[in-house]
This record gives sequence, structure tokens and C-alpha cells, in this order.
Amino acid sequence: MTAISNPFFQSTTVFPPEEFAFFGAHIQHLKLSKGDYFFKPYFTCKQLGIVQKGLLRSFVTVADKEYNIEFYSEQQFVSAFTSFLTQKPSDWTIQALENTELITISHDLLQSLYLRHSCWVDFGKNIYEQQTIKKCHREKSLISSNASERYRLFREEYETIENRLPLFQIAAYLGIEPETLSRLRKK
Amino acid sequence: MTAISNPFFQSTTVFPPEEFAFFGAHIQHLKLSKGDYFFKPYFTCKQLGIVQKGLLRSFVTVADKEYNIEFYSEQQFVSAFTSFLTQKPSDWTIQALENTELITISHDLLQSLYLRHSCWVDFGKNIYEQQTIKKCHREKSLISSNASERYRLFREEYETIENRLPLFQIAAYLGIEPETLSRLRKK
DNA sequence: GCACTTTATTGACCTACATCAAGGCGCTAG
DNA sequence: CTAGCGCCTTGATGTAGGTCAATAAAGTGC
Repeated sequence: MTAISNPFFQSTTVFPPEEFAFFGAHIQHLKLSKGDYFFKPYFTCKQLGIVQKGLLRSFVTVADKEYNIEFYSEQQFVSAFTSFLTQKPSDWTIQALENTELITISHDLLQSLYLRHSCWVDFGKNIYEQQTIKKCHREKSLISSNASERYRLFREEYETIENRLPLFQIAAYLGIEPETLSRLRKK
Repeated sequence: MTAISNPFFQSTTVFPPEEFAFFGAHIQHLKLSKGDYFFKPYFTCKQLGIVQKGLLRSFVTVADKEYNIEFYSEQQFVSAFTSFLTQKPSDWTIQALENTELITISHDLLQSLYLRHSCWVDFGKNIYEQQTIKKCHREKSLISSNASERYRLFREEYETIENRLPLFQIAAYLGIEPETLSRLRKK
């Protein structure tokens, strides 16, 4: 059984040992090099990842511009969630920004876990509860804040990984041009 | 037992009759007049609502401006989700835009449902899966689209309730001023 | 070490949207 | 009917952030 470090496995959910063993026997391990893709647009996302080591970004491409949706570092769940949940193609891309190691849970495995034992339904519920909270915060910052306030919020939220990100990736997350971020930072 | 019309109760989740009966016996019914509040900032949200009739909006107030987050019409789940999930105060407001009738599920009831039977955990998981999908779409439109494209997307998504909303509420949803929306519409 | 590419900065100019101010139109109340 | 208010429109002007172009600085490969 592989050790899995993730806050969800220390939550109030009770995972019976045999469930945890089954899980450990069916997950996959994936290594990505910097620049590799975890998910590409027009595909249907079959994998939910848990980052063990490294860093990824998700982004959408609109009119030849990339807009970063989110960054995923150690212990975080990563997936093209709309596609993973609906099992339909989506226009997201997910890419490793560093050499990255992931545990992956296939959609099929997760469905069978849901049927095996309700602890996995709770596991799933917790994942999407966390996603909902995250997205609500992001939504608020995107609709109500200007670029410099969004930058402040970004630095708060991603304090621990800020220095692992090049500035142009931060700009793409804020929805502004690198030039604009550079000017903001002068102050 | 009150009839509850909501897609989740026609989902693949199996609700045993006794669970459904328990649920029906413990939900509350709430009537709001146009302008009334379902949730106010600085409170902790204790209720998850299902809209039976009417229309609500959620919004955040930043620098004396209101930014609409979402509109909720018949059959939809409504709550200040970040507050409801964390049981901490939040800065959202939720207000009825029409005379509105809701079923409400208290946080305490939902927690006890989770413990009673796993069908309710599945119910919860489905709610937050749907929220995650919704928020992902909104996030994309906010970060990658200009005002006129966001307006187009809004009309697609809220096709059925567009004509129940005054234009200044739509502008607050798009994150623009009513003047700008008026000018967009001239084209 | 030196070439070459990628990332960051700076300046000049442009555009989408905001702000401010005025006027119109359609309510509802007396 | 008219007064008053809420909502919408239109015009004039301001500003945050985008675009384009040049340069610098920092990697990365040979």
C-alpha cells in the first residue's frame, strides 16, 4: 500500500482498512516532465489526480490567449472537473509547470468506489465541497476586484508557491498582460 | 409528505421511502416577499434552499457596489455556500427579486441526514458537483471574455429568466455599469 | 566561454469601460 | 390629472489596462 499524503485522508471520513487497501491497489502513479500535459482540450477527462510533488496549472485558451484558471501544488486535487464530472469534452488544458508526480484515480475506479462503500461517496462530496468554496472565492475576486487587488489576493492565496511561478503565468492567472503586472509591481 | 420538484430527486440516487418521509417531515417552508433577504452578510448561513417559485440573486458588495454572483429560479439550490459549508460568516447577500417560496434544509438537518443514510451523502455530493460545474463556467467567462461576450453567454445560460430581470441587475451580474449594458444593447 | 531563446521591463499610444451629468419614460400614489 | 421615483438611455470626458515596439536580463544549449 502506497502512502498517500492528502488532507482528505485525515478528515472525519472513516475509511475501513479494506477500502483503503483496495484503493491503494487500484490507483496509478504518473510522472510528468515540466511542460507535459495532464489534460488536453477536446478530450474527455478520465483522471482525477492528487499532486504528490511538483506544480501544474489549468488554463483556457480564448482567441489565442491563455488564461490560467488555477495552480495545483502538493496535496491538491487536479482534474478538468467539468469534463471529468460530465464525461464530455472540455476546452481546458492542464499542464505541468515543474517535473511533477501524481497519483491518479480513473473515472471508472471512482465510480466503482462509490458503489463499493459510502466512505468514497463522502470522499467525493468533500472534494466537490472544497472545489465549490475555492471557486466562490475566485469568482468574487474576478468580478469585484481590479488588477492590483486581484494581485494582492493571489499573493495571499498562493503565498507558498508564488516564488515557483514566473510572472507571466501570474499575469495569465490575473487576466492581465505581463506588461501590466510589471507596472503594478513597480509600486 | 410535501411534493418536492427538483431534478436531484429524480437522479440515480435511490432514496428509500422512509428516508424520503423523514426528509419531508423535517424540511421547512419559507415565503419571501420581493426585496426580502434570504441571507445577510456577517451571518453564518444555516439554510440550504430549494426554490419552488420565484427568483433570487446572490451578490457581494465591494466599495459600495453590488456585484451579482448568480440568479436562482425554480428548482435550484440556493445558499451562501462558502458560509454554509464552513459554518463561518461570509460577505454574500441573497435577496428575493420576486415573491418567492422555498423549501429550506437546515445545516443541522443535513448533517443528521448524512449520518442517517448514505443516500443523503450522495445527494450532497450531487449538489456540490453541480455547483463545481456552474462555477467553472462562470470563472471562464469572467476571466476570458469581454463585456459583450459575457452578455451573450448570460443570455444563453439564463435564457428562460432573462425577461424577469431588470437590466441593471443583469449589468451587476456582468460586472459592468448599466450605461455600458445599454450601449452594448444598441448594437 | 558564446549564441539563442525565453522572460521581464519600459515607453508611447489606443480602447473598452467607468464616471458624471442630463433627460426621458413608465410606473404608482395622491 | 400630476408629482415623484425608479429605471433606462445618451452624451462628454476620464482612466485602467491593452497593444506594439524596443531593450534588457536571465536561462539554456553547444
